[in-house]
Formats: sequence, structure tokens, C-alpha cells
Amino acid sequence: MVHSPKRMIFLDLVLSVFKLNGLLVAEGDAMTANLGLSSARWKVIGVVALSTTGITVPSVARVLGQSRQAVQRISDVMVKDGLLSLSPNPKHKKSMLLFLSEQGKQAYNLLREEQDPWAIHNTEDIPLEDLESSLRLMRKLIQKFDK
Amino acid sequence: MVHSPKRMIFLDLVLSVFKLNGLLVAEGDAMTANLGLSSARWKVIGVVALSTTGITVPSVARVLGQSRQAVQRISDVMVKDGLLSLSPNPKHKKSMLLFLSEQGKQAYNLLREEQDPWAIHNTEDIPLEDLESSLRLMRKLIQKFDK
DNA sequence: TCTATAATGACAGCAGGTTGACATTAATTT
DNA sequence: AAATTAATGTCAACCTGCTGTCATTATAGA
Repeated sequence: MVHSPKRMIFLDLVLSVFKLNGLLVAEGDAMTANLGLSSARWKVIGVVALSTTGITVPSVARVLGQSRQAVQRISDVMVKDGLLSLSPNPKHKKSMLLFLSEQGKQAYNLLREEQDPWAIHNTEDIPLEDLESSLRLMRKLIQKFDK
Repeated sequence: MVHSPKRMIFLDLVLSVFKLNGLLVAEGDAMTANLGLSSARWKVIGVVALSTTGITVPSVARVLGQSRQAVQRISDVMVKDGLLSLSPNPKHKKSMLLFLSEQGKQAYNLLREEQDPWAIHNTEDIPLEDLESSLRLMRKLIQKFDK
């Protein structure tokens, strides 16, 4: 069989992404445990927070790479729980825009207070260029597989 | 607020890992749809296939970064379905060793027939060094967050 | 060796992600 | 403008992951 180190390295990389994904979710859960947030919730909050003009459920799903139904369900509950608020969407009669409610903003701020030091601490021994080049590769792969 | 590009790049990287994880699971599902495998199953098959001397359920869980209960459940079903077989573990009375059954080996071979060209094709425009450096970074992060 | 700790299997409850289907609204095409 | 296609919300069924718990087996320490 033809040796293809690149193929094997790539498959190792895929396995690493699987594992790192799980560990990052666990890290986020640990950071937000005292805030009563679950991974599904802080992911949505994180995406909505980045949007200044509101964002629809399917858009959040696209950013996260999840099904719109999953995001719809969790965001419905989050609206009910007061973490998110809805505003009419001038572009679409049915598809409302999600915003962080006051309570959601508070949760996001508390999250940031833990996340920022966490991010800084865990990248102390990693050169910026390494992070950038890996990010470029991740995005290149995402582009390949998205759609 | 202090600008910290490194922190922001890192958070972008985290989001990319989340999204790429989902896309890679979808890719795997598409590759194995005709084999009747789910992502939970081909992940386990992939890990068991790498082990020549058998591997326990908790070990598979550690490789995948999942809970042992999740792997236990799916592998129990896979044994019942004839994809995996069990052998006594000389090192542990209760914890049996998982192997690929004949049917499991067939499934793995069919998977490889799709996965190998897939891996080669999707890395055509990516230098080996880029894959290696990203793999190193992923592993460094995994080490940070694993236990 | 004896004891304390860790690892494992089994079971249950819960959260959340996926797919499929259908109706409604938007966008595109003709 | 009409017709077709795409996007969205909603509902449901299913799968799978996580946590917690308890009993059993291994391992490590005194």
C-alpha cells in the first residue's frame, strides 16, 4: 500500500478535532456551571452577542454549523427563560431577530469575565502566528465541507 | 478595554473547532450512509480498528474524549449487531476487550475505501507542514484540557 | 497483607442534536 | 405577474451524549 503520510496526519487531525471539541465543550460547561448555562446555551449566547443588529435562528445555526431546528428549540427556551429577546425582522415577517436581553447581557458579561482570562492563560505558551495559521487551516477546511 | 488579538484569535479558533467538528461528523455520516453506520458507530470502529490487541470500552472513551457510559452503550449495541466482538481481558475480569468482528472488518474496509480518497482529495491544496503544525497545536490544547 | 482509592459495568434520567415532514413566507425565475 | 424554488417555523420521532448512582473488580498505599 502506498504510504500517504499526509492522509494519516489529516486523519489524526480529524480525530484531534473530535476530541478537542469535546474538551472545549467541557471547559465551557465548567466556566458557566455557576451561571446555570449549558453548552447549547452559551454557544447561542456567544453568537448572538457578536451580532449588533440582531440575528435570526437559522443564521445562528449556520454560524455554529448546527441544524436550525436544534437552535430554534434551545432559543425558544432561552426566550422563555429571559436570556434572549425577540424583535420583528423588517426583512422577514416570520423570522424574528434574536437579541440578548438584559439578563442575557449579564450572563454574557459574567461569561466573559471567566472566558477572557481562560483564553489568555491557555495561549500563553502559544505564538500568535501558530494560532493564526491553525485558524486559517480550520477555515479552509470549513469552507470545503460547508455546503 | 485592552486589545488582545491573541485572545480573539483563540476564541475564533474555538468556534472554528465547534463548527468543523459538526461538518466532519456530517462528512463521516455521508461517507457511511450506505454502510448503515452512524457517527457514534464509525468513531468507535475507527478507534477499535487502530488497536491490534483489543481495547476496552473506557479506553475507547478516552481516545474519543467521551464518557465511558456513552461508548459502553453504543458498543453494547454494536456487539449485538455483530460489528464488534468481545474477548476476555487477562488484565481485568470484568472489562472485556473489543475487537472488530468479521462484519466489523468489512465495514471498516468499506469505510476506508471512501475515507482514503476523501482525505487525499481534501488535503490536495494543503501543505503537509500546515497539517503537521495544526495537529501539534490541537494536541497541545488537548493536553491542556484533558484532565 | 489489609485498606483505601480508582476503574469498570450497568442502569436511569435528562438535555440536546438530527432527520423528516408540512405549512407558510421570501426570493428567484420565467 | 405568475410560477417555481428556497428559507423558515413548527412538530415529532429517534439517537446519542452527559451526569449521577451503585455494586464489583483492580490497583496503590500503609
